[in-house]
Amino acid sequence: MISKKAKYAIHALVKLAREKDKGPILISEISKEGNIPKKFLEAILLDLKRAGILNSKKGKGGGYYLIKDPEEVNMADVLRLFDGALALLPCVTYKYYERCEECTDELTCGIRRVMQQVRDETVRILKDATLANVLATEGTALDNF
Amino acid sequence: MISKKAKYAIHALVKLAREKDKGPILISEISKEGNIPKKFLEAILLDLKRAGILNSKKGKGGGYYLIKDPEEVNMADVLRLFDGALALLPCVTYKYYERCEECTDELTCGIRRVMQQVRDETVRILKDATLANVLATEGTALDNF
DNA sequence: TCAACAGTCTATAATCGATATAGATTTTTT
DNA sequence: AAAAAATCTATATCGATTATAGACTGTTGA
Repeated sequence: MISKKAKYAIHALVKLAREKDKGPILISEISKEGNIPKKFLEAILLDLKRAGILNSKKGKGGGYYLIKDPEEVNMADVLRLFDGALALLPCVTYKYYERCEECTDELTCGIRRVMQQVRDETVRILKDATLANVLATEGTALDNF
Repeated sequence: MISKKAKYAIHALVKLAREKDKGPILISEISKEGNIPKKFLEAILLDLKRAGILNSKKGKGGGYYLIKDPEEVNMADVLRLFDGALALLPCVTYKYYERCEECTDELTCGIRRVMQQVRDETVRILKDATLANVLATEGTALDNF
């Protein structure tokens, strides 16, 4: 499960991408619309600003807005920003690598191999899921149920 | 990331499957070999016993042993047993379903669709990763690095 | 039948991170 | 100057994860 922080971040990003033309959007608007605690959301949006995805404007007519192209922002990066590694085990991550105490030989570990596969598929799908892609599929019904 | 509990459980199961012929194996042996806190491991093995995967024998010559066929025990079931849902969002789980507060229409939600895909792939890979399969690939070097 | 062995049960502790809230401050606009 | 809105600092809460201790039960073999 991803954290609420990450979930709120994704929700906010999708909204900001969807309403890209409307100019800056208020924290309070995003907060109300998504039932997201305002103060909590503030911190999240600041993180996204520091990450270079959003920018903000103070004072009247201010708010947050997307500065990256919706095709350049993908779910993998956003999840990594808030929740750290995407992998199920530390031994199959790049940035958060940690050796398993239980493991005798990592290169031939059967468990690691499975987790490696899961990670690869997960990253592939999430990298492909850009804000642009998410918006594009929005509103159309699912093929398989 | 999966919990240590789940990681320890998988490690113990793989060991028990690997040494299936040797008869009951001591908690203390699994604990030492894997640097797993003994008391913590006890609880884990009990859970696996309650789940019908292992059985145990008390007294001298006792210990834990696999009672399910190694082909019948897969990583998806084990992870679900200890960590709950495999999905990244509550709205794409079966047993732990919960509606997202932020979501207006779940059926057409673009975020949900992506998470659905990740879940499907993850479940597919983990279901396929039985103890038998994990053991079979063990010891052979990886193709891609 | 007793002693050693090894798993089982109950209870509790220590941490730690995720989630959330409050209030003062800074910047911008009108 | 006043209002609007984001930013900063700090604190609180809560629950789950991880771990430990000790008493108890059942089994084996001498």
